[in-house]
Amino acid sequence: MERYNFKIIEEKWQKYWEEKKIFSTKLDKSKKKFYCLEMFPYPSGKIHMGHVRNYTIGDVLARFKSLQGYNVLHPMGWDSFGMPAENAARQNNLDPKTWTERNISTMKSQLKKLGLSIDWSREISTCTPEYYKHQQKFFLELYDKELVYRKEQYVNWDPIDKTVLANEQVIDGKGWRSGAVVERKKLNQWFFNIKKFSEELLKNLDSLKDWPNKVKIMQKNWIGKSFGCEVNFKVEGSNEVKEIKCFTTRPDTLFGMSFLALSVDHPIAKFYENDKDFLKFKKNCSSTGTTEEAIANAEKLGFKTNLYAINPLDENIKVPIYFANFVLMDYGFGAVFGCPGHDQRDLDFALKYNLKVKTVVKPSDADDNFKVKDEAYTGPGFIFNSSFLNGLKCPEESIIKTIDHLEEKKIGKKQVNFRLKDWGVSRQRYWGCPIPIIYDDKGNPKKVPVDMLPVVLPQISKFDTTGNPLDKLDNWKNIKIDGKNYTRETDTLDTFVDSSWYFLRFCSPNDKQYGFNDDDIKYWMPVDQYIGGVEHAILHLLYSRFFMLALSYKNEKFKIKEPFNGLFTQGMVCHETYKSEDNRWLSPDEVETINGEKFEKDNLTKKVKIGPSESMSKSKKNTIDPEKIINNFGADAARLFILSDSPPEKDVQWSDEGISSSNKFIQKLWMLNQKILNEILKNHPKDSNNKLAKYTNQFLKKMTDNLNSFSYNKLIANLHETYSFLNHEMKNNYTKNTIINNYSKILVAMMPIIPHFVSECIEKNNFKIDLNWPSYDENMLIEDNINFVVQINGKKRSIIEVERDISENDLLIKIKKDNNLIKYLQNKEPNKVIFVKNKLVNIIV
RNA sequence: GGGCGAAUGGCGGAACUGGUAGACGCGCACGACUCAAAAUCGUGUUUCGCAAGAAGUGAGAGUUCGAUUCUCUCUUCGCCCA
Repeated sequence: MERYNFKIIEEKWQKYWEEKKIFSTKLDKSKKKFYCLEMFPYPSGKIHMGHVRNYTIGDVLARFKSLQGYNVLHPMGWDSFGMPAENAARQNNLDPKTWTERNISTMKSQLKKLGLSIDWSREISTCTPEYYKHQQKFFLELYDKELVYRKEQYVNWDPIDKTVLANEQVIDGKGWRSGAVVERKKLNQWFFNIKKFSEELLKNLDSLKDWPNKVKIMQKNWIGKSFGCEVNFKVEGSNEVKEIKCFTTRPDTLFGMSFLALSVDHPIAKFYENDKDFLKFKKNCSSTGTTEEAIANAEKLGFKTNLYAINPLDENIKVPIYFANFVLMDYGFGAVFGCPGHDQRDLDFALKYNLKVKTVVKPSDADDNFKVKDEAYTGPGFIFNSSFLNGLKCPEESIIKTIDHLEEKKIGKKQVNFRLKDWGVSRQRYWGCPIPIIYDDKGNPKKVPVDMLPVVLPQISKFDTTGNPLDKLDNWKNIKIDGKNYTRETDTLDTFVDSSWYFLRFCSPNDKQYGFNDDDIKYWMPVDQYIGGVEHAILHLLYSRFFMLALSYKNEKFKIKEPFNGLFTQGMVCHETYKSEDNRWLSPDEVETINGEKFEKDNLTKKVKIGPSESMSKSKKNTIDPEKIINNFGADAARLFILSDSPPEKDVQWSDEGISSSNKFIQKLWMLNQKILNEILKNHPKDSNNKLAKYTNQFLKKMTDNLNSFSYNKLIANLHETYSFLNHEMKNNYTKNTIINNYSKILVAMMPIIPHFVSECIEKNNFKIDLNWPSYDENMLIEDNINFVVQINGKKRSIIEVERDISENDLLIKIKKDNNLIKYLQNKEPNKVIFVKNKLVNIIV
């Protein structure tokens, strides 16, 4: 018998799908829509197994929905701006555009080989002017709505490369490429006012029913709503400064206050600008990174001023005011009061500068002698040592009571604070969307006139290692409008802006006037199912949500508040790691297995050390090239394997045995198909039983349920079971009609998973097939006979086959006659019988 | 330090609202075919025990006729935030 030749067959069907435009989508309002979207890739060079997993999961869903009769939108594009292109340009003297386009063409052909049901006619790429010109328009719209502004902000500055670094590019306080000690530098940058929507972004999370809880919690924590109050402190020791405002979530610990700490950027700092020691301290603070983590881990340092703050609850308490390196200007008011007893950071500071530590909260089981020593007490309990607050339950009563008091005395007021900061979108880089802003000779920003859009990124022939190349392109930078001289903004937009609206563009990929067309997005949006890695749980997903709110702000026509109705986050693809005896990483290709032991392929006397299975990464060399897999085993086998074993939301272990067994399974299905065709030819006159129809019905229910619940690993188990059922069951005789009716449904149900194979079978078998998702009959799922579990004293003793809906009495009579059970019941009277209909009986004796 | 989640054979993992623990796959063992091997097919495979049987879902308790599932305490691991 002829073997299944996946190479020829897969290529044949991919060509057929492309030529007949099977997957190109039309706006057809008579049909129910389904927008299935996977996170679009960065064109880094070649696809990796993570992509294979992500896009296979999406493709299974898209094909399933399409069989169910939905009008499916399943597009693909490229998140093609970003640093790697620029780095490649610097290293290889290659234009980022050329590099990116080359990668896109490679990856596109690789994705096509996977047999994905993608509408390639909607392909977009964010680095093309056709895409980013619309983004520049959005930027100006937001500018008009005052959702964009410019301000000075600290950045991580690499003094050697003369460039701004993202937090993840700072390793141990040094630039990842230059190794220079990173400085904090203030730069004028553009911001999106995401903070304005904090409350809405938080509240709307509740409406996202089909998002993983985990992601919602992460976003909630990121937005970080906290209740507290602002407190006004009177200041002594200065003529200019009378009062300082602080934000606190723990006003109830005010009586434990022993100092007040200010950010070095606090307005009061201007009175110390002539103080050399202060300037030195300030400079020292800027050598710490800008991340919250860096600040938290740094040693707590302070600069003592000659000022004192008066405790608003007791005028007799006067505490020193410090500048401190752990207070940031963009949280609250850049000033906090220190209560060492109940905040570890404050305690570290107090112990260092010999400040008083007063305990004002005690645990419920402690007495008034409770005293904080070198560990702050942050738990619940009762307030003491605090005058009129004494005895209040903390934190339930104490915080509210204190705020009420402060409001009454007009020295503070209740306040809600968010951790979420405005989104800084300026990047001092070349390969990104130009910001459509120009500056007049006084440095005032102005919008680029709409008729001059897009601001096209100029071609650059040479990249040197330092700074932003756009900054040095005087021809491009300096322009004249109506006889006046202007200079262009040379920063480009964060690539997260590109990905904050690409799903809108997919609805109208060819609209020349605007980023999207109202009719199109009205039909297609929101995305019904979004699929991608959990690493984007916060930034990308939050920014996209923000972008929808920003577009709908002051715009009656735009009604989409949430872009993604359903979200699914898939796990990573892992592989064992290998090391040589001298601790070099080895790739799976460099390792050979002999009798269960692993050796170096080049030198079979050298043993290989096997490390734990970890997420595939180039640095650990534990990657598997998807293209090789597709060439050796076929796309259907790759799809089958990447879905089997692990649930899609969890990590999956790649293994050679696994992929080759998937390949073998497809061969077995092919043989089975032959066997079934032979049975059809035999033309049996009568069915010998009705098992085939019953099984098919059960199978379809399982497939439908497992597809709906993303239990894709169980789908594969279903296929294996079905194979062995059919393989055995073909020994019984069935009529041609019975076989065709049932088997054709099974084939269609396998289509989303192994589409090439199923298409080939359908063509070859040449019997009429209904290409709609097969329905199943609920009534047929009901069996006449039940395997009834009999427990004695809670232990399973037997399973007896009985007729459906048997009564308790009839069952007990049967049990008493059952040879296997008699010995457990002899001479014993049941105390109690628990009877679960059609399932189980438990007899207590 | 805080939040969230997980822990089931040699391995990846099943088990619907508490009701047959270990589906399915990998691996392994035995058998068939073969001069032989590979491939393929068949059978078996939680542990202890010849067996009857007993134990068993990270550890310990609790609720229940009955707990992988619910509650509490602990251990370990993962992710996110600090």
